[in-house]
Amino acid sequence: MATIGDVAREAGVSRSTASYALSGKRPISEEVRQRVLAAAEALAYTPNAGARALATAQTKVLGLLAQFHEDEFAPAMMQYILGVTNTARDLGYDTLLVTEADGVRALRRVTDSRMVDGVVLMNVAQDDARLPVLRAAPQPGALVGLPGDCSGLDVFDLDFAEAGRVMVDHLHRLGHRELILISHPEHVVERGGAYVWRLRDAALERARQLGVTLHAVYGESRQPAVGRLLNGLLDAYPAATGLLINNEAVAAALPSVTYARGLRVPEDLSVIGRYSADFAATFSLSYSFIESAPDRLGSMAVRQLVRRVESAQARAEPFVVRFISPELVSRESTAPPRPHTR
Amino acid sequence: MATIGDVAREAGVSRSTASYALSGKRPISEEVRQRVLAAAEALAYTPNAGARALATAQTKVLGLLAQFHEDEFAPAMMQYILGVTNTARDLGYDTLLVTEADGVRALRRVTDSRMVDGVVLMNVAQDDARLPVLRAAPQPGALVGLPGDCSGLDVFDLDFAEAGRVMVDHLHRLGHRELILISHPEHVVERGGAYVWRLRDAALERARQLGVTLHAVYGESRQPAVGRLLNGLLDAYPAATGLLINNEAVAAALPSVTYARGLRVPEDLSVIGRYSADFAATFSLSYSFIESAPDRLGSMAVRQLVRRVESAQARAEPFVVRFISPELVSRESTAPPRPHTR
DNA sequence: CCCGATCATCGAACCGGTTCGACGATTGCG
DNA sequence: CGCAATCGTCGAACCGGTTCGATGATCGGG
Repeated sequence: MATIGDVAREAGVSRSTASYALSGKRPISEEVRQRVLAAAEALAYTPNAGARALATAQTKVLGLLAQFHEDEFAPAMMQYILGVTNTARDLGYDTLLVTEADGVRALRRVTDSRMVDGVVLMNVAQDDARLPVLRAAPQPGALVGLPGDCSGLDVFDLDFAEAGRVMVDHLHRLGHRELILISHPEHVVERGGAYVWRLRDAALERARQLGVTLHAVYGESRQPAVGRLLNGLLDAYPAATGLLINNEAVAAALPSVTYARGLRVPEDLSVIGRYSADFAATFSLSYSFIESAPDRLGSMAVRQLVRRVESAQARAEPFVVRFISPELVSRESTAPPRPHTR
Repeated sequence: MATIGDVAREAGVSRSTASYALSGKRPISEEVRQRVLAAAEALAYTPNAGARALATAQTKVLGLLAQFHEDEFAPAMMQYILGVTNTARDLGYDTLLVTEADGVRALRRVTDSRMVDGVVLMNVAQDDARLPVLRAAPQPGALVGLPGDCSGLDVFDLDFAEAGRVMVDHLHRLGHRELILISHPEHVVERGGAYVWRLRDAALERARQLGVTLHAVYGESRQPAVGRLLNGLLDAYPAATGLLINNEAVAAALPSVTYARGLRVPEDLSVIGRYSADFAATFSLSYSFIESAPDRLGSMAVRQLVRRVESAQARAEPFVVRFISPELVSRESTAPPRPHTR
């Protein structure tokens, strides 16, 4: 493999001149520049990433730390990852995907060894053990997901609280007065999944203000428990006319349940979900839903991260916590409730 | 950040001694070794990855090149990726995930710049433009997916041909004499997705031998086209009693179609799919299926790749093409056909 | 008691880039 | 015509590791 020394020799100049000719960081005569470029081309020269990293203290690689929990819905994760890798590449960075179970150790490894210029953390929990490590790291970091303490890091997330309010408002406006909200399983909350209660608490509060009855329950993440749960709820609350779903697995399972019970949406039951458009397409879901925009969140996190990586000035700016506003995508799965109950 | 020079000074030894004490590549007195280890611990020393890569010509990073096509089923991809990243980490490697649309350019970049010690290629097409580049690269490479020309690379894939035969055999043995096989969309074949016709041609051949009528058709990848297709086929071939599905999107959509038509599986229609167990769980599919074992394939590819990376002897071994035998997971979605047609 | 083998450690070179300061050759001006 | 400013190029140092050959100390054997 050709080194810059080979290029320099081929062009008949010193190594430093070759370097300057290629980088343009100092004026080089047009003639010499052309000779160097031709030599580099002829030898198919590509700079050695390790050597460059050593010299410049920049790797042009970002770390992406994702955690995969048994009870989480893997298909949703792919969207986040693609948002990150594609945006990173557009900005000139490659992505080191780390899925190690021990996130703290993994984070330490990639930051301490200077493998990456910055880190994106996914699946951030309320009290995430990785956060203190990331704050202490020399590289900047960005989070997808809202933790309890946002200090020292840029944070990006969907505004789950507002999402909960939008859902309740929408069905209240149509005339519904008794709703069911199905969240993630309880152990997701115990693990620190704050998005569960952020949406839930805001929805309960808004329902209270509006005088709407809201049955908020924890969900399941796997079949056949999901189906049992749905049937149980529809039996238990026969007067409920609307269903709010903050749980991908439940949303995916709902069509077969309504089919089996002979329920029609929205005539017998209004439904609003919270997931991504891509998820809806994959599972052929035709419910109105609040777009959770995973690719956009991943992309935003990377953009901010790269800004901080590349500019000392940006690094000095105050940290941001940016919420994406929930956007309700209408698929006509909601309608005024029928005068009599289901 | 502490360097090995800092550790050496703290321990009162030379840099080389510190290096040997930490690596154990030369005998070092127990007393000095302890001093160096203590110093490294005290300073929280972690070797700089770039410097080490430069010195050793090893990065301890593998490249994972994946391509995401609009018409492909993203959820399935996640399994492959996890198989690769988790196995790589177990073996001491991190994974650079590259999803760039221009796979050839991406591959060139990561290999020429020596960012990675080896490369796993996913979504390999019949005549994949990345293959000549990978063969010419100094790093070893492993493929997930069977191309037309396997020379110079290790290849891992499901035995799709055998899968097709197993499907036909199984239903023939139960007494079925007219079947429908739904493959991927035609443009997947045009793009070089050989697994489509590998399964299809073998199934047709076996059906011919057994005197079974097999209607082999291309599928769709999105709703509502998938639903239309299924209904159209069931109308067009009323005498067909079995359905073979080599297409994730079609498998995921089938339950709602059979529901709507009032068809019962397996009483009215026998079904066999080809997907992963994880996919079945995610989509709550209860059909018998041929396990495509994406995580196992990713894992196998990485193991072989790392063997070649780490041992000159392994590098000299002949290249392998390894097929996973299709395993039929029974979920009781097949039964003898009813005496009269559907 | 001296010599050679063994052992632990050190210094220097190297991996392949980047960057700083210096230097010689032009050029422009008085 | 001589001197200063400008321009282009070069050599050397540096980034932070690893590794080779050399060196001095310790040991055992004759």
